[in-house]
Amino acid sequence: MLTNWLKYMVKKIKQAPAEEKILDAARQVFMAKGMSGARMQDIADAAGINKALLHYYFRSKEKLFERIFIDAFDKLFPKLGSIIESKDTVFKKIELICSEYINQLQLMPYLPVFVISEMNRHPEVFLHQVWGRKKPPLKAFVELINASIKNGEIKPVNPLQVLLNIISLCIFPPMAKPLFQQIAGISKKGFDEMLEERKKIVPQIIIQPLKK
Amino acid sequence: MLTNWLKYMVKKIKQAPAEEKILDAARQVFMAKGMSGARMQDIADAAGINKALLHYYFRSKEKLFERIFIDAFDKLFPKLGSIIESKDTVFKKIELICSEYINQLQLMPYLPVFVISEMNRHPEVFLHQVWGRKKPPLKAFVELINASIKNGEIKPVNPLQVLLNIISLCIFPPMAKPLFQQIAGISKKGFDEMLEERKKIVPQIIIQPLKK
DNA sequence: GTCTATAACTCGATAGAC
DNA sequence: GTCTATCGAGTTATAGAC
Repeated sequence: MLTNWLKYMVKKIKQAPAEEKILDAARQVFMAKGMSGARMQDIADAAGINKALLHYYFRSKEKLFERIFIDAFDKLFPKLGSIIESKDTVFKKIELICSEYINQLQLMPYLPVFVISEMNRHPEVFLHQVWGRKKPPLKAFVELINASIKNGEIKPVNPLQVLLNIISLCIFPPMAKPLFQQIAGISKKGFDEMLEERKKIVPQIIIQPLKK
Repeated sequence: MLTNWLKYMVKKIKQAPAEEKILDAARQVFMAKGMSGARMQDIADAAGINKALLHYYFRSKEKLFERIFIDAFDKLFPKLGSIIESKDTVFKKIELICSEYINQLQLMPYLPVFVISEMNRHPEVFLHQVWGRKKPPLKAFVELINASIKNGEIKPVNPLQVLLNIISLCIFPPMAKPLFQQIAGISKKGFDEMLEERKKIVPQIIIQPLKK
């Protein structure tokens, strides 16, 4: 009996690194080229292993993609629980949410466009796998806004519009970096400075219309 | 001599519809599936013609894609000349720009994500074909803001940040429609109503911080 | 678990008849 | 200009040795 357990653990330990390497490689390749642009060979190369091994671990390209896509979808909405539950004012909370969000997205600028474009392209995957899973933590946000309206801290507004404004102002700029650089004729560095400046600008834009 | 001219015109007339049909079909298919996800067969089917004819008109998939991509890139920035050159106040102009932009994007919600994701994936195409072409009409916008600052109509601000805010608040919501519906748990109709409401909200958000 | 070799298939592109 | 038929490169997926 002990030997069986030992065999299992040895298997587990040897197994883990390959699986992790594959997931990291797949994430990178799928994000850069999308589902249909990515090649299993690219992923194998990036993981430093053989093509056949990908199928050993994940059976098919589609299964591997679904795994990566769902992980990405979940990552798109940062954990805001601690900010919302803190003792700060609504205004301070919104300020923290915005700058936290902008910071997160600087680390993964390709995530939003990957999720959105693949969502349009594979509604089946999306509906079957993502629908019905745990929802992102926006309920808490909506309740925060509604409570603040009730106790008179802020003007009456549609919480979903506020949320959509925050998301738009935080997510869009990093994903449009190459586009905006082109049309505005500015350098990468110039754009990064704009993003930095936005950590102050965005909260102001969001908060000002809420003040009485 | 007259016969040659006749032959030429007949050729032209017969040719035009097929070429147009192909371009319409290609636009539709490329936007939905991207360069690597689109199949020449899909495009041929959508155009109601044969696969070989695509190559007759556009030589290769890549050439056809470039044509569609460049057209799309140009369409992403609406002609704002007439609004900017009008006799309205800056505030009225911004209001018109926002609602005009939101209207345009409702008609082509897939355009932005198509342009952005393909731009990330094929920087070569982008640099060779789009770079160096006529720039979108944002120079006029920047000058409008700067002039309004100088003559004291609005507070001093970075015109590019104002532009980025407008673009973010107008472009992102329609392109994130499926995503936002999912996380907010609302219907298509509910989201469309939000978009309608935004034609008033967005200009307010942009204008308020500019007022003295 | 990991590899090599190869089967099975998809898709862009071309040849050639009309 | 438009079609049918087909080639050939490139890809996913599997069989089978180690």
